[in-house]
Amino acid sequence: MIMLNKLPEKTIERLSQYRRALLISLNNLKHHIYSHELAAMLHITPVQVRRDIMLIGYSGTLRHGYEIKELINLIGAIIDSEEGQKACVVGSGNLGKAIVSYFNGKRTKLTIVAAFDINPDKVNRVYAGVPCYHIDQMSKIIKSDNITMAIMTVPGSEAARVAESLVIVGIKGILNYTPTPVNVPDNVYLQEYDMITSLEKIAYFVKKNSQEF
Amino acid sequence: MIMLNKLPEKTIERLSQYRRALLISLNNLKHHIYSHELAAMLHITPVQVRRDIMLIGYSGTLRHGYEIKELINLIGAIIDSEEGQKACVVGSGNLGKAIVSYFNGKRTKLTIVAAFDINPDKVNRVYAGVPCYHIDQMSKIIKSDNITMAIMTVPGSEAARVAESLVIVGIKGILNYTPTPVNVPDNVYLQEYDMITSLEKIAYFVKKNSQEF
DNA sequence: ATAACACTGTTAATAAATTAACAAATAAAT
DNA sequence: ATTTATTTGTTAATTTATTAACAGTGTTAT
Ligand SMILES: NC(=O)c1ccc[n+]([C@@H]2O[C@H](COP(=O)([O-])OP(=O)(O)OC[C@H]3O[C@@H](n4cnc5c(N)ncnc54)[C@H](O)[C@@H]3O)[C@@H](O)[C@H]2O)c1
Ligand SMILES: NC(=O)c1ccc[n+]([C@@H]2O[C@H](COP(=O)([O-])OP(=O)(O)OC[C@H]3O[C@@H](n4cnc5c(N)ncnc54)[C@H](O)[C@@H]3O)[C@@H](O)[C@H]2O)c1
Repeated sequence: MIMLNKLPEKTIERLSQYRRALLISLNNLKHHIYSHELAAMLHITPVQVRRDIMLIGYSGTLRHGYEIKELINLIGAIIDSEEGQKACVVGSGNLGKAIVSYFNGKRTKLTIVAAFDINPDKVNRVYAGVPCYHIDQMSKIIKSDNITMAIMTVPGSEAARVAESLVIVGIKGILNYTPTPVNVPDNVYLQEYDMITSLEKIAYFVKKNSQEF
Repeated sequence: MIMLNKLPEKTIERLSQYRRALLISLNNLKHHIYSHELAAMLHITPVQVRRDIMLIGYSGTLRHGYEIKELINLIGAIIDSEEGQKACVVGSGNLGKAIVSYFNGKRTKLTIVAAFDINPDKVNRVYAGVPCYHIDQMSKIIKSDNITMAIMTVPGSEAARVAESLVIVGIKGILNYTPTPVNVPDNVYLQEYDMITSLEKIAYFVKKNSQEF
């Protein structure tokens, strides 16, 4: 393959979004798609799309655009791992359950295979096809099931503790939905997301737009 | 005030995160904070912090860093609106409820004041202090309550329709958690977030890191 | 056949974001 | 007193990301 080793981080992010858009188009029985169509779906420019697609070494056909299935497969070859990767959810509350039920079956190479909680009412139940175990079993199950990623949806007060044990067990990627930032070593990839930041950003631009008229 | 009109978009995002970190520190009874402490909490560099703070025209004191309360207030003056802004949630399912319960009382100037749904079982209930109305009342309530922002948590199949009516009613900012991209006019600020993209990005870097050793 | 059109692919230009570098200031240590 | 440590504020340099420009090429219309 080409030197896909250093794709820009933003391109990686968009590749996932392209695939999502492509899957939607495929569902609508389309076979080909133009850069400007993909661009419109992602609210970006067609040039950006073409440039990204150039970077991953794919070529569309003139006048017909890109072959959707081919492009989906190529994106998969780049962002998925051959063997697939498994994730778990820590904290089976409102958000944890929402995520599990959303994710279920959406992607082939990426699956949520376990949830963990301390509350006895949640433990040993299956929600949206995903079993919830007691947190005490976390280490065992993560190792035996070869889980590489974790989504944190525990209360903020538990975040640090949970992150620490995830690192110890050997988790390599963490998505922290808790409002409490955590620390992990360099070899663990961490992403933190806070809904309030998203909403505050929107609020800022709404205010700003309204002032401009 | 200074020319805060064209703060970089990324800075805006970080201002919200700084405030979150500052509130945590304030809770821990701290009064001052260094750029490197804020940086560590956000996993960025101290220079970045100082630069952002320079951009908003604030000055810390040498050897003591920044006065937490002052900085919180200044950030508020920039990203909040004086009168506050109101948001609603459309789709009172798993995710909608998680969001409402999370948000409740977290910020003073930004509040979720209503939820909407079509399911009669959800309508006319109050969840985490937020009443859920039938979608038919959306237009009326958004106008009467002066709601400016909406968080979309309906099924993907409903996204386009819902976004369209939100725009018609005069909503100025939309946060779309649906996996279906929507289109809005230029004067409406739109942000789309898909958890799968976050997780796929993590998966990519986990794979990449593992290959590097 | 030829012109007009509508695409892609790519290099070059520009803009945005981050980081480096360092002067200035002040507290603490000697 | 003087030196050493820290820490801020700011400009300049660098890196990263986006956009512009345009050549190349099949397709359709004339
Ligand atoms: N980032 C966002 O956008 C966003 C949105 C909503 C909620 N949240 C955050 O996500 C987290 C979960 O929110 P929620 O509404 O689902 O809360 P919740 O209280 O419904 O769920 C938390 C779950 O974690 C479990 N738990 C507590 N301590 C634990 C531990 N040490 N180990 C394992 N499980 C433990 C609880 O039993 C509970 O089931 C909170 O931190 C909340 O602030 C974030
Ligand atoms: N982006 C993410 O990170 C993420 C995570 C989880 C879920 N989701 C998405 O968020 C959405 C909600 O997920 P969920 O798990 O809460 O689903 P859900 O089915 O529990 O909730 C959807 C709610 O919307 C209501 N609804 C349906 N049509 C409506 C309409 N026209 N107007 C108003 N309300 C309507 C339903 O009655 C239901 O209460 C889905 O699109 C899901 O794919 C996104």
